[in-house]
Amino acid sequence: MADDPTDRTPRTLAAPDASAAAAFLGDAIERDALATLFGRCTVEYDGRAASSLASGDRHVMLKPDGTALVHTDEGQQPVNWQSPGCAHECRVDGDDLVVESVRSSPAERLTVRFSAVAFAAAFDPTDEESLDVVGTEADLKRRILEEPGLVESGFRPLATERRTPAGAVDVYGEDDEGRTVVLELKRRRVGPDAVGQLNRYVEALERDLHAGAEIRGLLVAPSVTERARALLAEEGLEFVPLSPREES
Amino acid sequence: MADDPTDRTPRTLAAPDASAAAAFLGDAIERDALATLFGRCTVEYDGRAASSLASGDRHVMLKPDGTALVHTDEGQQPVNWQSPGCAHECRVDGDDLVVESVRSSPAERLTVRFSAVAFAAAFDPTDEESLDVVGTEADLKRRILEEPGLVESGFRPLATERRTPAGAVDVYGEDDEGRTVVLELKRRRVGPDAVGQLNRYVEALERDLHAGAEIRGLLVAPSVTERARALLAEEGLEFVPLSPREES
DNA sequence: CGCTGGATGTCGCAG
DNA sequence: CTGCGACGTCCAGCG
Repeated sequence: MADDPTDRTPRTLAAPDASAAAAFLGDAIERDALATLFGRCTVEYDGRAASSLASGDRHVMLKPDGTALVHTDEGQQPVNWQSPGCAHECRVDGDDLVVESVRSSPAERLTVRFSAVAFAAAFDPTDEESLDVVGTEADLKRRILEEPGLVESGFRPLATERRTPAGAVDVYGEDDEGRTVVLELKRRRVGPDAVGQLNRYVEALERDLHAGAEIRGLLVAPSVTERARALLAEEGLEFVPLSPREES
Repeated sequence: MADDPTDRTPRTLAAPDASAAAAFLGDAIERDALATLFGRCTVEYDGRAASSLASGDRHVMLKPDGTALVHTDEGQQPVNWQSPGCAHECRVDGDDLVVESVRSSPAERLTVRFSAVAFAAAFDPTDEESLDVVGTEADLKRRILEEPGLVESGFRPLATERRTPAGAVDVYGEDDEGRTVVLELKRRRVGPDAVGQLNRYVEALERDLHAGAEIRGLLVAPSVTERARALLAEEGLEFVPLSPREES
């Protein structure tokens, strides 16, 4: 049964010593399983930045794609981690289990040293399903292309992702008087950054098209902060309230 | 032993049916434990956006601070999640175990429905150590304040986080000819966004100080993208190569 | 690979 | 609470 490659029962180990934990984890890594460890450990990271975490109880997850995640009992984000593409290794050092996830380019190393492993588990997940999300910026774009009048009466979209020297414009079109219109779309309430982005596109197009061309810049989002609204006014840009989902 | 509040042994359960899993998980939530589940499940989310994930094997973590994380065998990010502050609940529905994490403001609901739980575990982590990171933007600022000549010979910092109508300037000072200098610091290679940010500060100060005041805007970062370099030149801003860590 | 911009970004801090 | 910007952001898409 243990040799059956299709065995999908999780393997577990309670309170192992370092060498038992290393054997278990080495096998899990070898088998491309999703491995988890819980116990008392220190964590060191060196790479794009550097960090050090003194001893405490944490949950460690090693994924077969090379991801490593170290979680405490608080926070949505891992306290330390390693990105996909790393190589996981483990070894015994004295009474400790040492788990390392290493990559080059950029050179990064995550070292977890367990003084005690309370529990270890390994799974073989099979998951081919993909996530289907609604309410994204892509949905907002779809809404606008299907019903351009939501932006303003007479608006006609001509292109999406139109290239400018400053980057790609979300939606490019004309108003009912034939003036060029540039839309910058955001799925949620926007701050000053989006105004800067829109302004860069408008200015790039003003330079790109023949001189004197009047170009309207419209920020399309559910709402806008006060600072962003002031910036819009300063730059002669406009705001159109519109949500990616219908209810708003 | 099970009643000992100082008991730090993880509690575990292999291949429970729905009601056993619900009892186990309900107890773990009640006890403010860090709970993990592995098994076959569907996931629904509705809140800021909405998403749906068909049946597959995933690892679910529920933290006592209200965080929920759903991980597949790939990727550093959870495929679905819920932020700290949620209330976790679980119940039996037919043969399924249903786990929900709910919050209001914003109204969000994550629903995980297990058709089979392969394994459940609950831990009582106590983690009082705090992480200490090196190589951040704060380190870059510290370097500059300790050794202003790194920016340019004769630079004198006068204030940090100086307020402007466009937001707070990272470092504010004077050059060796008495001209006002604004620094925008970035810990790593920068793109066009940072140039827009720096430009907003410079323009705000030009309006704020007496007319005709010449203000220099310096972007301080390890390096800069080509587009950003072009934008800098356009806006009459400057680039100073400097890294938050000494080796560069 | 590097650049660019989105994200249910998350997180921390100030008002 | 909102606003704002940093982040070892992560991530997909494109050249």
